[in-house]
Amino acid sequence: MEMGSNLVLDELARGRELVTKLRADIELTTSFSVNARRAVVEDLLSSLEKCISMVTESSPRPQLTESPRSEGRGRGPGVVRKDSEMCKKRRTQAKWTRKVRLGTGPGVDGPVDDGYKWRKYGQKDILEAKYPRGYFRCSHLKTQGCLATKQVQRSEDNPSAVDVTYRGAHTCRRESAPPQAPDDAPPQHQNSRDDSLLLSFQTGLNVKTEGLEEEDSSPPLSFSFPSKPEVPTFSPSSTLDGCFVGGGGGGGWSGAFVSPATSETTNYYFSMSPAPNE
DNA sequence: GCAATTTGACCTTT
DNA sequence: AAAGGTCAAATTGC
Repeated sequence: MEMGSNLVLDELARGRELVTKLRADIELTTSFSVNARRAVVEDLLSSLEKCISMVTESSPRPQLTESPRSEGRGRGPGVVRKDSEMCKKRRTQAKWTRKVRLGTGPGVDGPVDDGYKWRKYGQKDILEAKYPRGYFRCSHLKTQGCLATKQVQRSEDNPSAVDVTYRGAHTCRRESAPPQAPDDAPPQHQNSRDDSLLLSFQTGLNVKTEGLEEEDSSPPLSFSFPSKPEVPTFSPSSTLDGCFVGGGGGGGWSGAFVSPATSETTNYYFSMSPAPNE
């Protein structure tokens, strides 16, 4: 963590600047358009991702390209492979758990497409949970090497709610643009008060850092920004979608986004363990 | 016929 | 050792 520390600091400073910008916008309530806010958020996220990449570039995850594993695995005879260098440390990855509550109305069965394309690669029955957990990965893993993954699990209490846990950063370009081009939202609302209620679902985000190093000493920087989920596109697939970017490796920093919105509160907490520096 | 999902085995982490 | 996560053949849908 010495070589690119200057660059990291530079990126962090940039991120801070963006956050300041965003805060100013929130104070003034309606100074920026939704568009501009999104742009700032995107910039901020990419900046943070850059930092994460810089910090973790020394320990990339060797995998997900062309694993030279011994051909047959799922069905073939027991070919055991002790490749401990592969998924050595999953613990150093940040995790976001987002509770997506689907509305109770009819027709809200559709997925919440956030602009990323996901491919399901597994499903597992979880002990405590009543419903199985689905494992998804960005469809651009092969084409763009995007390492983002997520897992979706239905809440046992609320059949209409699902927990979506994101892992890894999206390095792909958003391309599954809905036909209405949500990035250019029409200036329809004058009160930025409850525009999120137009959507028939509520999103609450709730991430806790697992006890990676049991050392969350420094209070994370906190700021707020409007909870503005993307315009849901009622695509016909049965996949539940949602997406936020995440970081890859041992960063050693943590943060929190706290949004005291009116009707729903969206809290973002993320953290990373310090680089083990093995 | 191709691409995405399903599903059970294999592997990692706790 | 058990639970969780991933891989890939088989299956299904487009």
